[in-house]
Amino acid sequence: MTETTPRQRARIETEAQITAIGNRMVDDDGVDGLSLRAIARELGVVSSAVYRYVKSRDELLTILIRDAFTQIADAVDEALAEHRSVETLALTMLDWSRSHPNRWALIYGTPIAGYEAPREETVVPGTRIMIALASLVAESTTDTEAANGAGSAQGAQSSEVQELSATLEPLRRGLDELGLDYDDSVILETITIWVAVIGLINGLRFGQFGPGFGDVEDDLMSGVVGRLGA
Amino acid sequence: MTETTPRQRARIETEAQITAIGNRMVDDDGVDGLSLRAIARELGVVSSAVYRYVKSRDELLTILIRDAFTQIADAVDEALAEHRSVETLALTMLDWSRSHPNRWALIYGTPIAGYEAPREETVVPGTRIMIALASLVAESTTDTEAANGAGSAQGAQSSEVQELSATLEPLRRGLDELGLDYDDSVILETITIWVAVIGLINGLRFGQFGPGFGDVEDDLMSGVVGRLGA
DNA sequence: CGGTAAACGAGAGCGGTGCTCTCGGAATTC
DNA sequence: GAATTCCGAGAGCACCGCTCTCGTTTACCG
Repeated sequence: MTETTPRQRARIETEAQITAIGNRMVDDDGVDGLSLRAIARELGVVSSAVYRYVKSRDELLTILIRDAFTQIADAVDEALAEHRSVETLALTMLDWSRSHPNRWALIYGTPIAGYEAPREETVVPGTRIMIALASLVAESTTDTEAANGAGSAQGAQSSEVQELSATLEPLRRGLDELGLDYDDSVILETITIWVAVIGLINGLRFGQFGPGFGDVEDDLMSGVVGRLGA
Repeated sequence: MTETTPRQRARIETEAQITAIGNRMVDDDGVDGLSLRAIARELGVVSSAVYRYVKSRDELLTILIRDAFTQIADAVDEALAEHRSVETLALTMLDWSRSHPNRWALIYGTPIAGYEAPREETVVPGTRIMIALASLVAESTTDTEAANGAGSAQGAQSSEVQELSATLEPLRRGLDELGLDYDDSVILETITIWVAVIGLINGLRFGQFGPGFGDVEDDLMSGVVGRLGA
């Protein structure tokens, strides 16, 4: 059974080559540098032949996006297995963004114009890290529950969170589907840390803070995560 | 003196038309929808004629980017004149991003491939909001200095901030050039709020949290800003 | 074993892009 | 009035995604 004909093996090989070349092109020149014609040239084949393996540029994009999400989530999981902390998660993401800036932009930057990622293909790998963060936050708030209320000077936090309950509904629904059930305070905390981490990495990668960083990125990330009390 | 010939007036008019059409194209179809050929068609002119007014697509991009930075900074200034608070700043940015999602992506999203914004043209309008945020943070920390240390449970914040002094150097230099001099704690606080606000807006605009928000964006932003203690 | 069907590569072609160059006419300057 | 600058038209180059047809090779199946 499951014998592979030469043709099948060749097809798998070609598909792997196409995604590998595609990944390299994104790494080198960003998503705009991804060209099916150029891939064809590199394969030593006429341009139309590539369409035997990939329906369209968008389909290739979906493959590369799912790849990237999986890669960074794997990196985070591996690092967390070593040491479970929000800082580890943040620094691992930052490090991955440094090694693959264009792939980072592919998944966390501006969506590609005219392209809509098929949710069923990309949602699962795309949410792995955020789910890991939520569980980290849930753990730490259980540990030091008393320290939680100290952040707000007015002591109005609990009522604030209550007001937010309806606001957080969409996200809670998403977590529910995965069998996760967290407090509103945990969800809000998770979102806050998440957007700060992504925002900082984007700012660094996209050069919005000007030049001059580079060797102190990690310290800055640690500072921000520390300031967030995580 | 300063007489304007018909030709000069016509040129100014045409330049204004080009940037207006360009802005509309970005609004409609994102930066990838910006096409000099399409602008030429809309002007009822052959494509090469546009190059009499704009050296290249990149030059037009620079104009549009500076425009967008100026617009959003004006909106924030106006709102802050009404009510000075970090929340006002954040909600105004969020609101502007909602009205001009593609222009938002133009300035705070992935940098355009192969395009480098000339710093002398875009830095000044691009940093106005962050400077306003820094002054807001400075004001509020002077008001309630005691509440500042409560965020960290270990009480290690002051030494943490000291460690960061070198890390924050690049940003402090930027502020120095503008004649501003803030504490490290103020700078770190400013960065933290900044990246969280930008990160949240990007997440909402770029659809990274999935659908289902829309009418509760403002509440979510208020929640995050509140959680940050601002 | 031989016929049929599927997979595949080549090539031409369509419409789109940014950008360059040349040419002739019109407006401005001297 | 002449010289200079400005400006639109048009052709052309190299790229892109994508489609269609055509001949060949491979796989399957009675």
